[in-house]
Amino acid sequence: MEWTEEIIAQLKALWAEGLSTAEIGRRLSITKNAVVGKAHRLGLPPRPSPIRRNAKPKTAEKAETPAAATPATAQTATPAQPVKQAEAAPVGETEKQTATPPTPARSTPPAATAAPVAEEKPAKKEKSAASSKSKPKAPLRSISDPEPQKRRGPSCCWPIGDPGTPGFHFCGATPIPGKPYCEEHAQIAYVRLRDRRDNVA
DNA sequence: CCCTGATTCGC
DNA sequence: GCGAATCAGG
Repeated sequence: MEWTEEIIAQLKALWAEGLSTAEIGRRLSITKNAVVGKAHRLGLPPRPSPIRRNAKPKTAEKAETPAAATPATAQTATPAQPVKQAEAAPVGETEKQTATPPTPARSTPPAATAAPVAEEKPAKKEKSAASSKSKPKAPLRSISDPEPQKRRGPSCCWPIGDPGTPGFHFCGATPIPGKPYCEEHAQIAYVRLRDRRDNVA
């Protein structure tokens, strides 16, 4: 693997975006292990992972010097989760387990595929707006949003380049109806987990 | 079962 | 440095 600046930039970008390692791997056409490994080496902030590896199964297990534990130093715990989206990061990546391929005796042919794309599973509870409620219907629109509801052409939001840099942009191609990505990118975005596994093919 | 990310260790 | 293998928690 040739970790060029560009690739690394993408990795960082996607990582920071909150995509899962597998997702990033898919985009970069590498395995998630590579992603995780590189990310770790780069010192990227660890994604919210449920596991806390402690045990040393195999080798290692050296005699740990029971030296001072030094409990002091109360470090500040993580304030909060900056991003909670986690797996739901990309637009409708939910399609993973969907599309049960064969399903014998099921008259439901292809429908299952790519149906509930941008489906919202977690109910978003947005109660009162944080920014004052004293704005029932501000007549603003001549400043920030002169022409709402116009140039609303859907476009593929596949990230290209590193967000934050001048070259970054989205695919922009016409997406498949019901999907956030164009046909080309949808194909790689929506891969059956079983199929992809760790195989990039 | 599937998913997820983290660490280890041979290369 | 790289990443597959392995581990481990949901």
